[in-house]
Amino acid sequence: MTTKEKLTEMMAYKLRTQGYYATGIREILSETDVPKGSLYHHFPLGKVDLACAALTRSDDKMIEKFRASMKGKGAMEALASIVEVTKNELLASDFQEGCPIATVALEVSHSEIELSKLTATIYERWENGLTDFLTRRKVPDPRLLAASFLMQLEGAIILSKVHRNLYYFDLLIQNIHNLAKHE
Amino acid sequence: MTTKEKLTEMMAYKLRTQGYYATGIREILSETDVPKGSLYHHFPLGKVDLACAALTRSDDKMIEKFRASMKGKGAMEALASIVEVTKNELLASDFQEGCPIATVALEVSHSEIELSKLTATIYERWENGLTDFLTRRKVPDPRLLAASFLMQLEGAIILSKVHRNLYYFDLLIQNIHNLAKHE
DNA sequence: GTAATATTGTACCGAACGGTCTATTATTAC
DNA sequence: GTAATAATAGACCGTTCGGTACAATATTAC
Repeated sequence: MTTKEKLTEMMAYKLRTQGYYATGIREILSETDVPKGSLYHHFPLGKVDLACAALTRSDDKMIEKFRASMKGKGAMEALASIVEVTKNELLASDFQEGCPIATVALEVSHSEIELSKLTATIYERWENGLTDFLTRRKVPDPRLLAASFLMQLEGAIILSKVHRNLYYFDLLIQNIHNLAKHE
Repeated sequence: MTTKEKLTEMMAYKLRTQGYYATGIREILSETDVPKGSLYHHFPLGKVDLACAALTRSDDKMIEKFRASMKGKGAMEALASIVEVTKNELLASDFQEGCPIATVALEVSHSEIELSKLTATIYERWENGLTDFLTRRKVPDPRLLAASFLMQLEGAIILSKVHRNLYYFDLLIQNIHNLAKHE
């Protein structure tokens, strides 16, 4: 792994576990054993620059992970598999790693416009990707279902993390099934 | 409004718009015109102390607001009124003021245990309060409905804030209606 | 080999961080 | 009135913040 990747991965990890303002560049540097000069060589604009790269990296990984878990599955099974993946990550990290975007999105809403826009773009991409998938699966109202699913997933992540309890994910699965039956 | 209240309200505002780590005590002091001595007189433990008071204050205000909006209404109308209140607050603040707890809850999950526990307690209280209300309204599975509603509300707040778009709240309303019909 | 470029390693910067300390001023109790 | 207490006003502390500057070292191109 290159220096640039090490920095990006570490920042991505910090952003999803504690957010932007709680993370210092010294923290990133010391935990990756990278000198400051290298950071500002690879990311001339500094912290914001690194954070953008980290969010983009998280986005790519999520998209890839979701795509892999959904592959070849029907609409409902695919959604369930996303829930399963998310659930397992939360559990495996002892309820530290939730949504890699949410914390930053909430913190920077009115400062740091660049980061704010990026979080919006990423969420939009997720929703569009999901919509396309559901359209291909001939689900009725794919756009609505995608939005509803993502909304519930975000809520489930927050509450599960806070309560250190996975049962919101089960609720979400149930809701999605009901939603489908109802069409 | 007393000095203590001014500090608490300002901190509550900052916590819900930008979170804990993005908020400095100097920021609180300058925007309230309160000298530092007063802060540490009223909150001897400093920033964490003030943040706890602020979260508790936000909790009280939310509970009160919800209670008022639900009063005398049937179960579904009551839930819809909570959504309406939340929606209006988000809109009135130009999409800055979402959930007063969420940002802090996500930031502090593994540091600042005191704050972390408090956020969990507050969410729990909301869910229990809602469950009790729905139980009194003779809704089937009140516990599940309360959890599902809260989960969706949190998700809707995040995505609406990020996208500066209220349509997730409409989705939530729809979902709740479907959920009810399905019982 | 050598010149050009990419990368690393650190010292240093001013500003802001949260917090302490103490003096002064209001307020209350008697 | 006066003593005790509550509250305010800031100067000051050490630390950390994000960022800059620049020399030293690898790496690449020829």
